[in-house]
Amino acid sequence: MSRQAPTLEDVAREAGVSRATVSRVVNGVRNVDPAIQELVRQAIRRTGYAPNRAARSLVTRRAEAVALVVSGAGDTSEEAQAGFAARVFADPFFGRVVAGIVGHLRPRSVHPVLMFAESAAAREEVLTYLGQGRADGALVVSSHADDPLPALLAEASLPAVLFARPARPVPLSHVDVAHRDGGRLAAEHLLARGCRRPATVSGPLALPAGQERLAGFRDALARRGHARVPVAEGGFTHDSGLAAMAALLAEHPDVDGVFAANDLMARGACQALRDHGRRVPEDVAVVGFDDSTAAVDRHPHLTTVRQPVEDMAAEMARLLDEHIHGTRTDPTSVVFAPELVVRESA
Amino acid sequence: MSRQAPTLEDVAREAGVSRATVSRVVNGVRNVDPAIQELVRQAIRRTGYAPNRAARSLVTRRAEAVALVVSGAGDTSEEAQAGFAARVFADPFFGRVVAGIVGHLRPRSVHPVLMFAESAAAREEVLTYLGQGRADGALVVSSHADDPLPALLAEASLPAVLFARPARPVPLSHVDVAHRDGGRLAAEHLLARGCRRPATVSGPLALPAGQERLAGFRDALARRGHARVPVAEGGFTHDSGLAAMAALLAEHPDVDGVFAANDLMARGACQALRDHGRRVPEDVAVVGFDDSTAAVDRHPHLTTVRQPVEDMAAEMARLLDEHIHGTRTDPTSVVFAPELVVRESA
DNA sequence: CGGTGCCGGTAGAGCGCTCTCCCGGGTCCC
DNA sequence: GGGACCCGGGAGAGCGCTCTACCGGCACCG
Repeated sequence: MSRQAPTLEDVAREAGVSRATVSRVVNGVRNVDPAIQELVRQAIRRTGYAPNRAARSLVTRRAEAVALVVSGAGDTSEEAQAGFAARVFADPFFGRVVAGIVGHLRPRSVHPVLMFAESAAAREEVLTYLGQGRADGALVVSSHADDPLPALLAEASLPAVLFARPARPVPLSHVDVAHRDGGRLAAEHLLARGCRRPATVSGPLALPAGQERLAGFRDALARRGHARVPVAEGGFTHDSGLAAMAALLAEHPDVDGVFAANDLMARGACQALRDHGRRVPEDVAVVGFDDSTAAVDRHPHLTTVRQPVEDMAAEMARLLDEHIHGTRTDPTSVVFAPELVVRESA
Repeated sequence: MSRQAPTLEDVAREAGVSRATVSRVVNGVRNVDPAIQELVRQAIRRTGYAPNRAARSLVTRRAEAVALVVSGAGDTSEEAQAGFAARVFADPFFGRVVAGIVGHLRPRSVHPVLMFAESAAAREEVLTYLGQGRADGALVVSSHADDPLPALLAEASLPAVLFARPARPVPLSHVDVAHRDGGRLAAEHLLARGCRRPATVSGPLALPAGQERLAGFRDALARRGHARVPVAEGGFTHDSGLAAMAALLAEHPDVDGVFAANDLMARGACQALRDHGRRVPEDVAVVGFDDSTAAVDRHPHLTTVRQPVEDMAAEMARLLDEHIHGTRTDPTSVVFAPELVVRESA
């Protein structure tokens, strides 16, 4: 701002009332005479007054901002950082998370501060940021299993909510989807379609999401007489899905149905199948997981297990709100039900 | 924070010096006796002191934060907002922008606040946010031609830097790529490969980027004897590229080289070509623009005109810094050179 | 040996806001 | 009619920090 911004004092003088009264109408606390209220509003309009947030934060001890932390695992080097950001954003899943969070935050005029925590230094920064009171809490989306950030946050007793249950238990609230049910849904759909030789490209087994989607798939299949199911572990990326599918095909050329633990890998699997001369879904049916934009951005559109990501993200924001305002104190987990979306691939 | 955070006062008492001295060592101004300096540092460590940013901002009149505004055009309804966020993030291009910005901001421990400005109300919010001093300036990425936000920002004389030259001139700094040169690069490559019947899927002609990429392509071709080049206008999306390519093919079935004004449309074009029984690059060569992740996320990997997006984004952040600190006052435009990246598609 | 810097520190004002405390005046009820 | 009680408003104390004065002491110089 070039010229000095008007202060409460200026508005008060303009309206001929005290600073306190102006503050009251701005914040809508206590009863103020409607006539005076109107007077003040006009003065605000004339002066173009906007409350200084730093001053307000100083006394309310609240920033009205939350950190949206995208967290990695290791001690990525400084140079790799740019790549990290790009990679995260490349995941179509992340856009839905942001959409859900913003959807909840915006009506409360809270805005997310974007932070990356892929190295020890970056994690320290997040902690400091919150410690300084620049944000009231953190919404954390981890991309790896052994992310140390949640534990650090909990230890510092900073308000935080996680997307997905962490691999090691941490006393923090989180939202998640019922992965087992998702795996089961995929299994049942494949079977219902008449698949005789199902297999799966699992997620990283270090991640609860990886383990449980697999477990749900396996259990449902076992219950229907398929004791041993071929599994190839992937890393939730397109290429890992491609490689895993190729490996599966090498060992079990007669597979006729595949459950990939996310859409990106499902896409990779489709490509591997095509490369090996299999048609999807005629020869091999493919079911994905997530219902990300990757599911419908090319053909065949994926049959997939939908995570209600936007709803989950909004719930994260809601939980964080409660933790910040002290309405809720102990860690809570909210689990959403997955849903099968049938399209072309299975 | 549960318990009261330590203040400067506390540290001063602990170290046995005055508040001002502690402030000096924290901010590194003026000479402080090394012995005392060490004393203070220890006190800081013992107390776990972290300067309260609200208090600091109050006196320095600086937020040490910038708004990263993703701006749309129209008056999108509230419900469409979530879709807007998801759509923006789905564009692989955006991840690179964020990476570049964060790369510059982070070493200065400035963090971007994510804001969407796709409706009049949302634009108002951005203005208020900056007016309240919650952010020192704005980095604006517009997705549409007639985005009103830049003009509003300029009018309020708020520090802001744009990605890409706005359709209507606005007294704001911006970074851009030399679109014409990019179009020329594509034309020359196609010709060098032996294409005889080049065509193009242009971007929206309401956008400078759309116009100029087309102009560069056309001019270079004209100079080499191709007076009339078939053009189909697209909307920078996958589907619009597909449709435009189909239209092109219907009118000119003998095309043997296509320049698509971005990678997403190039991908769409590839699909249209495949649908019509053409092989890429054997029958038709395809050149994209951007070098986004879309260029290499499936085969054939796209030959494309690379925008140095990360560098451009970092430059935006640098320019904004200068505007905020008053080092630079008048609007500046920094134009980057595009570069041809040859891969499989042409 | 008294002035003149400068160096290293303290004192204290004030950034713009919220919020508690206080106070005058009207209402209500006994 | 007088005391209890609200209700609408003002005064003023801070929130934690920065930063401008200011000040004692010491080296240096004429």
